[in-house]
Amino acid sequence: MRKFDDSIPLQLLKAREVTMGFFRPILQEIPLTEQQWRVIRALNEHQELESKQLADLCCILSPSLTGIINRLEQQGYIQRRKSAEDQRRVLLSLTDKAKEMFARVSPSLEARYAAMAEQFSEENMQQLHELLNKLCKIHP
Amino acid sequence: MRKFDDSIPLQLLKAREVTMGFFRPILQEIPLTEQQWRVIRALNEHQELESKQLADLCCILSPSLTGIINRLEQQGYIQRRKSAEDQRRVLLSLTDKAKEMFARVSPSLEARYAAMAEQFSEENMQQLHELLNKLCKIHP
DNA sequence: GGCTTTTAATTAATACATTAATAATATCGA
DNA sequence: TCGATATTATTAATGTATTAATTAAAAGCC
Repeated sequence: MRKFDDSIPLQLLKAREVTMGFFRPILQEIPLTEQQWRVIRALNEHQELESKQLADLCCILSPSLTGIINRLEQQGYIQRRKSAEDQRRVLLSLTDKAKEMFARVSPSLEARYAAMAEQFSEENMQQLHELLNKLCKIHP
Repeated sequence: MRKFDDSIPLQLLKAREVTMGFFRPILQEIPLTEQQWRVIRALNEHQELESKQLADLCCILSPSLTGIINRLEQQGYIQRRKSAEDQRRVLLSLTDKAKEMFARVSPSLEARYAAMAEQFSEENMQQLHELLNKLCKIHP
């Protein structure tokens, strides 16, 4: 029988932990959580998004996102507005404060990412990227 | 600049979600959470473990593990005892009820794992396994 | 022995994950 | 047009993640 630490889900969890070790210290200083950064990062690319689109991009379930958005709104990083066409939809975007913060913090994180990629090697990085992409296409 | 969904940590998260999609339905029927199963699986291999060893194996932090163990103890799946040599240490092991449950559920999960491996291909599986192992060796 | 320093486990506080249920709006078909 | 159905976001309830602080026991030092 398969050994405990051969499990792919567990290996993915551990690997993720290792990679986050590169970024966590920087985020803690702001301070922002990992999930909050994911949301801000996504909004920085897409200007304005619906709650559901944002959840999909960030791989966060809607109920969790509601709380995350509330806290980011409290901190003045995000603004909500209701869609005119569909009153159910909430549209989200970054405040200027958030954009400034992003511009200030982003370079440090990119540097850490580069350091990680170098240590792992670009070749492994590319290979892993492709494998994970393939893995995401399977289904029960 | 790098695109949002190119981030390795996010890809690892998504990939993990996909793989867990194979197992979650089975665990829900017992019912057990993902983390509870990880703990039971580790104890099934090692008979008896200290809290800290278990935490390392399962990739769960000690404060989380305390709660998980409490709930598993309530459900009659785990028993605690104090180490005789070192009164600080707690030794954990499965009850007979847990062993029976493990024997009953394990085959279904192994079957799902095999289905996942087949769909992803054994070659990709092996390659991913090795890459993740390498990735876990890097550090900031 | 008494004292400081470690170490193991837990508690506390806040944030997020997960599933089910709800409220509000939108869509569709008779 | 109206009533059933579907969709979006949220709330509720429970479980886990994370960091800091605490408690209890052990190890090291004088």
